[in-house]
Amino acid sequence: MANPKFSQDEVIIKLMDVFRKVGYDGASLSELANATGLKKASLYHRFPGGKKEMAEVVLAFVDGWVEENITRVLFGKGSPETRLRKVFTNIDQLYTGGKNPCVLESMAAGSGLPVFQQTIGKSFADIAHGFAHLARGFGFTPKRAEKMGMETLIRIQGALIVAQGTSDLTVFGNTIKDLKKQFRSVN
Amino acid sequence: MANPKFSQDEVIIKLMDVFRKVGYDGASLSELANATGLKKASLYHRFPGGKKEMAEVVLAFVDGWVEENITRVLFGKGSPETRLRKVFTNIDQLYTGGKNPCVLESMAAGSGLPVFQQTIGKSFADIAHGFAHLARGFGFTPKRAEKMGMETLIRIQGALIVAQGTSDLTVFGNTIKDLKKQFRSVN
DNA sequence: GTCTATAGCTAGATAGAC
DNA sequence: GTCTATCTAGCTATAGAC
Repeated sequence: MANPKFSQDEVIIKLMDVFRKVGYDGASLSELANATGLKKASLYHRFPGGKKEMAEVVLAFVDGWVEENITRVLFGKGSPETRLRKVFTNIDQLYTGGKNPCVLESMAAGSGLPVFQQTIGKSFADIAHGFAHLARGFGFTPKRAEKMGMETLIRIQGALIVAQGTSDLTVFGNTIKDLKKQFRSVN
Repeated sequence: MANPKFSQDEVIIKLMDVFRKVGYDGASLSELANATGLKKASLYHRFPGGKKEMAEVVLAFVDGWVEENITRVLFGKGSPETRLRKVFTNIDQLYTGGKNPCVLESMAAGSGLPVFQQTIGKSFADIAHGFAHLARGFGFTPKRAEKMGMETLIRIQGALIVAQGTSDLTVFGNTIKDLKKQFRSVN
């Protein structure tokens, strides 16, 4: 426990930044070491399971982030409009307006360790359920609301992919705007 | 030119299947060799540029597929309804109902060679423009049609991501159904 | 055009000093 | 907890026979 150079959260966030940029297979230990400012052996001290464990910890961290900044907000107090704004602000920060890919997506591919898929699936489901709850708050029928929750998740993920693929960031911003409008358009 | 074991297209398709499953970084030459039924040296004979060239050729092949099975159909003869059906049938075959990830997406990440991004961006743009044209055919205003083209691309890509991430294939089928309905819902 | 064999390197991972 | 040094396995890529 003697005097760590960086807090565990600092390290995890650096790892996350690498994984989300180059994916699981694309991330080499040298690059991960470089990014964190620690040497390879030090990374192994913190994550005895090696790269696989680093990925798991990162995904767990992301799941926690989703829990706190998306799910809890969507199910929390405040008017639907307030929660809507807050959540989309958080999402926009997470993806920096479409510049950053989604870690969950980046790590889903590759030497697809099934362990990853489980955590990723849970985070995705949480997001969809959260938005479904929000839609109900706005007055949509339960059935329609559930559809909107899933559709919101799909469009966010799709917008990130297309924004990256076409190098056109406005795609992401426009999608967010549309989604907001849709929640407010209960009839 | 002496008696190749497999046609170039056969080889390319096998390569594509690997890349789309594990991504560019995740695809090792051994795996690519295995999948094609050729030895590593033979792959280098066909693709002197190595893995990078294989990826480029695969992406070019995919772009050709998009050109033929999406763009040409969407801009072709026949009623909008006919073209709509045909194109979504083709797309469903390409992704086998959501089971297969999109090669373009799988290869966008990783040691992101910028060359890839260009081809990927072109294919994406072609798809969006094609669907925009279809929407105009259905009677949507040019402005609304352009939005629908982009949104269709986004929702297809997003649905693939979410279907994979949650291991729930119905997500993809439902999205396709919704998209069809939306094109037909001109008011 | 395809193969066997191998070069040269970097990957992920460990040992042990401080 | 972090480091330097090192191991082995696998990687991409090449040489040269058939």
